[in-house]
Amino acid sequence: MSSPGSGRPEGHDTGSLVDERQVRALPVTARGQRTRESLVAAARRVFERDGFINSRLTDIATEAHTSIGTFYTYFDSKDEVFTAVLQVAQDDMLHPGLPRVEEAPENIAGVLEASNRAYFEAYRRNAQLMVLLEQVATINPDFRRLRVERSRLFTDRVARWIGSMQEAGLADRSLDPLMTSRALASMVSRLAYYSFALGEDWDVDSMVDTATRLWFNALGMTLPASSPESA
Amino acid sequence: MSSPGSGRPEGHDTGSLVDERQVRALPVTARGQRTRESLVAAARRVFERDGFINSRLTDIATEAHTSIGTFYTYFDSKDEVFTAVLQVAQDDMLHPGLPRVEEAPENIAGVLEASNRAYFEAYRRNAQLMVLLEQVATINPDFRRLRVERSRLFTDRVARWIGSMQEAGLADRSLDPLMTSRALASMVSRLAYYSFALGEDWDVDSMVDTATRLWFNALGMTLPASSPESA
Amino acid sequence: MSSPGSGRPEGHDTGSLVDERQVRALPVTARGQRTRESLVAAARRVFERDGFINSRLTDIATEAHTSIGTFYTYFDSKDEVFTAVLQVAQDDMLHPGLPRVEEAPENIAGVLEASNRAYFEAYRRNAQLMVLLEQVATINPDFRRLRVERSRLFTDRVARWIGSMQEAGLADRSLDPLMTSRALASMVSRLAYYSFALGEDWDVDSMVDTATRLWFNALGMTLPASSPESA
Amino acid sequence: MSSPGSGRPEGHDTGSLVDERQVRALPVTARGQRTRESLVAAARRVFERDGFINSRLTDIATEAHTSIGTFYTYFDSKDEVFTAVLQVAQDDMLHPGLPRVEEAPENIAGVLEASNRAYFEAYRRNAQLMVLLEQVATINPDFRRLRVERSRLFTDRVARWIGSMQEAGLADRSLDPLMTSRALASMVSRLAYYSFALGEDWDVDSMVDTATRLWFNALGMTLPASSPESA
DNA sequence: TATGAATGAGGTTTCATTCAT
DNA sequence: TATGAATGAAACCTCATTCAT
Repeated sequence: MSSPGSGRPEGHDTGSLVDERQVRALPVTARGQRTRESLVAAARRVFERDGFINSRLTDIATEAHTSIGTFYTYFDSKDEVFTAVLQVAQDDMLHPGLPRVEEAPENIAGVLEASNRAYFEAYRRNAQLMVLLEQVATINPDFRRLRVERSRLFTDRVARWIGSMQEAGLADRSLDPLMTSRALASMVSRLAYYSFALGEDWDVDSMVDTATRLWFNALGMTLPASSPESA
Repeated sequence: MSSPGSGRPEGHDTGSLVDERQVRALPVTARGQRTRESLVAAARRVFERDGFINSRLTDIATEAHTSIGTFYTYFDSKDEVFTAVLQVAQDDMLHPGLPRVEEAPENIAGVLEASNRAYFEAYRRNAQLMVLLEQVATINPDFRRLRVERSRLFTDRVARWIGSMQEAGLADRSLDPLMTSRALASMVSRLAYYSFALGEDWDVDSMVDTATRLWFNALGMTLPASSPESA
Repeated sequence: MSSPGSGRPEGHDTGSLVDERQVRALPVTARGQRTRESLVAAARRVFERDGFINSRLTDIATEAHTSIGTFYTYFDSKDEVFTAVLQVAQDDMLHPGLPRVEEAPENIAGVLEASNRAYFEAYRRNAQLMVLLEQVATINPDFRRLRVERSRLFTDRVARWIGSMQEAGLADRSLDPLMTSRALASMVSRLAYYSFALGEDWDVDSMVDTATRLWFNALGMTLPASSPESA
Repeated sequence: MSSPGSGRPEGHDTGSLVDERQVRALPVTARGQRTRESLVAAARRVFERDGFINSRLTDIATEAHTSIGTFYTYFDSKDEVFTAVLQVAQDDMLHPGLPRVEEAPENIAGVLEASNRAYFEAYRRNAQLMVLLEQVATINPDFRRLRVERSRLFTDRVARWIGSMQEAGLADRSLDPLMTSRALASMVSRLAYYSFALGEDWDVDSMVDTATRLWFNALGMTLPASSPESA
């Protein structure tokens, strides 16, 4: 049995994860690698500053202290650098190698909370990128598809976990595991979007606490007595 | 005390509601009004077909069987027609004059369910527009702000309702009403977005049922015995 | 023999005077005349505010509280209203029905001074219009021609006056009367342009005094002793 | 002490001189410099042919055998090329490194005459440009300001010279030096404008002679016996 | 690999003028 | 006479992409 916590950081509805396949061969020389890296870093800065739509390739080249010609040595298009930017960020979104738990019931609360916290923190670090991804997904069907697929992978896994909790008599059996999984994942990711991406900037402890309680209540579990807190 | 049901259809996190202020004086003649209306309708079709970004004003004018000059007689920019399009859609999103309940506890489930259903149905009818709004909100700070404000209005109202339920001993008192309100609203709107806007096209009955159960469970209420259902 | 004073107010190099021929028949009804007048007045205000180039016919119509359709009832084009505006201003530029003198030598200084003062004052009242005329003359050959012709009429007259002064032994005979006339007229009109039209806003008394002395000195006349003054 | 002759060609009321600051970085490659130069030359031809207002950027690009995109590589706007055109012309207007005189009184006439002649000749060569400048100054406040400032620099210098001539007892002490300076500068520049820019095309010798005599007479100096002049 | 000049399709915007009412 | 909606030619401007060096 896997906890939801184990999976969430790998995607959690965000679709921020990118296809592993390299868009093109990486440069061979060390110099080339450096140039490519500085282009990706510059692209991220420019995207976050101006948005994907309003960004210009020349700005990216300038920001990377290279020429536009050099840009085309490494990337074929804006979409391609954007993919590269996401690939880098992906490492951070995944980074917290979270506990794959087979947890005793009384520990689940703690694991869920840790997982939610890790997710919110990662989201916070990459909030501007998430806005970008949101933007690009509304424009480009490829990115939209990517995101839906990632989301499905995650919710399927959570659904299986919910199913097994139900079987074990630990969760409300009247719930549809898949739809419930989608709903709860939506809840957390959207909360993060409003707080970090749209700048609502709510108290993270309160977000973590509320999210964790709601998962528990919603699934028909019970949380040990705790101190209420608010934003 | 207002129930969530009474408020949700008026906004529910969508931010689809537009400022009431007219963007500019409406045309005086009947002919002018007809032209303006056909431009708004054409704009909606073009936006939904091509997206806001990829749409061209000339296409809108052509679709409305007018000249581009006529477009500028009524609107100053793409943003302005888009606002007009939202204003029209808003009527539909608000339309279901839902029961303002002071409900007996045993009826709350029914009211919540009706409210959720109405919301999902309205969302379905305007799904493409919601994608558009999502897109525009990532590009234009004004629309982003509009949306955040609308969302706040709605979640504040729900928070007050949750608070009063807690006081009446009908809801889990350990929950932060405001954060809980945000989380639950996020859940429903995001579910609708994935299903209708991103084309996941899930079973609406299942969505309504799951959403309603989760609100109940999450808030620590109890639902009368019911038949399980799935997607 | 005519004094320069007598002619200057009729034009003095400005070319502000417009062809007397009506551009089209004036409206017959009293109502029509009123509408036309308010259009001309509105046009002047708009031209002075926005310049000829940057003005829009719709603004003129709006300013006159009529419609653009009505504008075309009275005028065929922007040029045509502009002509009408000049015709009205012309009355003011001419207005000071100055003394046609056959002056005793000792009075010429006074007449010249009065004439210069009248010219500067009229120019001041119509300064914004003079900027406009300058602008239009650089764009439209018709207005340019008009202005050159007017200028010639004036300088010819002054040249004849200079010639007769030379014959009478009252002016430097080594001067070419025509070129001198052009030079002196240029001097006064340009001085006015800088002060009033370009906003240098010099002291008018000083301008009058200097202009009068320079005409006198330049023509080889002598002025009775006077108190020096400055800006 | 500088003579008016020494300064006039540097400005003389024309305001044709442009700010030295480069409008933007010049192109780095030789090819780029060539392209920029041909654009400036083409712009001048088009401006002189069609006027500033009626000129089109596409015409300038075509005339320079480049694309409109290339135009925007070097200039941001019509105003900016116009500035560049003026900068080039400025070299010609300034070019005659005129005698900086500390002249014996009997030589002043000759210096003044040479100065006037140089000014008229330069004006003649750039006459069409002066029309343009006149036009642009009536439209664009920046150019208007530039021109007023240039004019002030020049007239201030002349005023100081007049003042020192008065102190030396060589000029009419009843004249206000500054206003006199403005008047005389106006006279010469306007004469040139009518003759060369508006196409009156008067005899240059006569213009030079008249201008020189009038300066002399006006300032209360005396000219040695002279040869009769022509029309 | 790196450079940056050159390109031009494609969009937006303006406004004098027409014309049906 | 008065109205104001409709028109569309004509200009402006952007920027991803190509390519010679």
